[in-house]
Amino acid sequence: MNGTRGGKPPKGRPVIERAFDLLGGFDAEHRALLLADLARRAAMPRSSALRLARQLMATGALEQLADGRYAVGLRMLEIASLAPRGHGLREAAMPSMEDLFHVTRQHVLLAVRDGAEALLVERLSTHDPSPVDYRIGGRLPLATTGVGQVLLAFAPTPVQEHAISTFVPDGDVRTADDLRRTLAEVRRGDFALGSRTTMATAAAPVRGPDGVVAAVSVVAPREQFAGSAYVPAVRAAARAISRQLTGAW
Amino acid sequence: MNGTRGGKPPKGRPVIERAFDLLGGFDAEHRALLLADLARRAAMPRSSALRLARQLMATGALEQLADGRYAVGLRMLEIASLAPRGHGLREAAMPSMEDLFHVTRQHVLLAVRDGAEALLVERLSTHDPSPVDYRIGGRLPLATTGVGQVLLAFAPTPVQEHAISTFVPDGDVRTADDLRRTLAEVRRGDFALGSRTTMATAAAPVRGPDGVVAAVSVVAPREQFAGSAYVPAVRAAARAISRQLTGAW
DNA sequence: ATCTTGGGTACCGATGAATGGAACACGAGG
DNA sequence: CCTCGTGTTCCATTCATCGGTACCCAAGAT
Repeated sequence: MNGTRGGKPPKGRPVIERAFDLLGGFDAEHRALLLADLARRAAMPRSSALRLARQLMATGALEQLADGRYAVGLRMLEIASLAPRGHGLREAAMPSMEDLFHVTRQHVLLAVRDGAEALLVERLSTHDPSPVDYRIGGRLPLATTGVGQVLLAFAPTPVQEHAISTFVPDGDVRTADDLRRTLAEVRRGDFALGSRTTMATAAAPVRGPDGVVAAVSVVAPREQFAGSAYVPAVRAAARAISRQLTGAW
Repeated sequence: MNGTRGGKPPKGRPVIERAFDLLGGFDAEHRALLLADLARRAAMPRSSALRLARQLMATGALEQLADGRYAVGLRMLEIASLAPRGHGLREAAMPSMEDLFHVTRQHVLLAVRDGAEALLVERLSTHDPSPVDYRIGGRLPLATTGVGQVLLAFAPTPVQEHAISTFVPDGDVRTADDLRRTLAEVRRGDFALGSRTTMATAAAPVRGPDGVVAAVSVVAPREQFAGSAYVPAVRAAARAISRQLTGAW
């Protein structure tokens, strides 16, 4: 007796988390996945993945392409567009970012802090962009990017401590003391300047009613980078966005 | 006997759908909601809403503001940014949309079809925009907007039938025959022209490997609208985007 | 000071939705 | 013919889910 059918040792993970585990299987290089891949990446049985995937499709969070592969659905965009720190912020920022973009004709970034990382909310680039691998919705390190340093400099102390003790050296930030000094300078001057091997950046903080909520930056190839011109432009844009924010936040 | 504790008549709605019901409570005018509002809008008990909300927060899909209200979280943006028909399309389209925006200095829209509606994927506007209530992530009718008509003209027949039989008159589309004629013209000329009370628009189809996948348009106040200039510009932009798409889709 | 209203939260018994292993159909290679 | 890997259905078991009840608290109203 006992057919070995059925059984349930799901380790007690709530359904919702498992569903988002499934959605978390997608990344920039894998925007369309087979059901089997989805299951593998979320480390769950195929039958479970299928059931969840169908429910997610019913809500529109997941779509099925012509070839049967799955992809993130438009419902996700529809809901995400209402995130105050996402598109909400973006709406207020876009006009000023456009201006900054016109003037500099270089990459313009807008990022917010999410835990110990920065999340890219918007990016403007020209037709044939010098390759930045920064993607909207992608994550950036706090310690070694312009926007990241701005966000970090005005973050709560524990966040700073954590970042200082765990960062990986890159560009002109080589030691923990480098980083500490950099953050102090950012706070003093209200902007960040930095460079890596081929690219350089200038960033400035965007403030809401309760302090720094985001950071804008210009990123350009090192040899085209005009710091003395970009810094005031970026700071002006950041202030313009901040002004928008205090109105409609 | 029996304490009336417990019980479970959830009418059989899967957890995932209920979770998205909760998220669906947000809209453009309500980007931050109390738990009680969330529960009311999703028509579920407060205790259930609390449980679901906590799980959604654990995944980052939901955030809690300083005042305790709930809002859509960054995780949603992170995942949504991987939607092929959302940000995926957007990435390919942005440079050309920028160009179109520079030339016309009017609203530039990018939309895809989702069922019987159009969904706005991107919108560029100037600082002090003439008021269009179109929002990124928002939905537009197919029958009475420029992008909508383009998407509809190349949609499967059943979709067209449905739209023709249920549309609500607006602007220069007054009868079902108006609409039928308009769609035929769109197919013939490969663009749409339309006007409402105060605004006018020119739209053109964006094609992927398997036909029309999106539509671009310029929207301007009627008195500023230069159709003869906008139509070629919009069509050129649409073709440029289409070219991008066949490469990296 | 007392009542009322409406938030948020904790508790917990009952139960049905969720679960995943087994088994099947299909197509592509080998 | 036999793998291999895919998507899919089925279903016995069971644990996560459910929501009523109850509680605390702050803000108004009485």
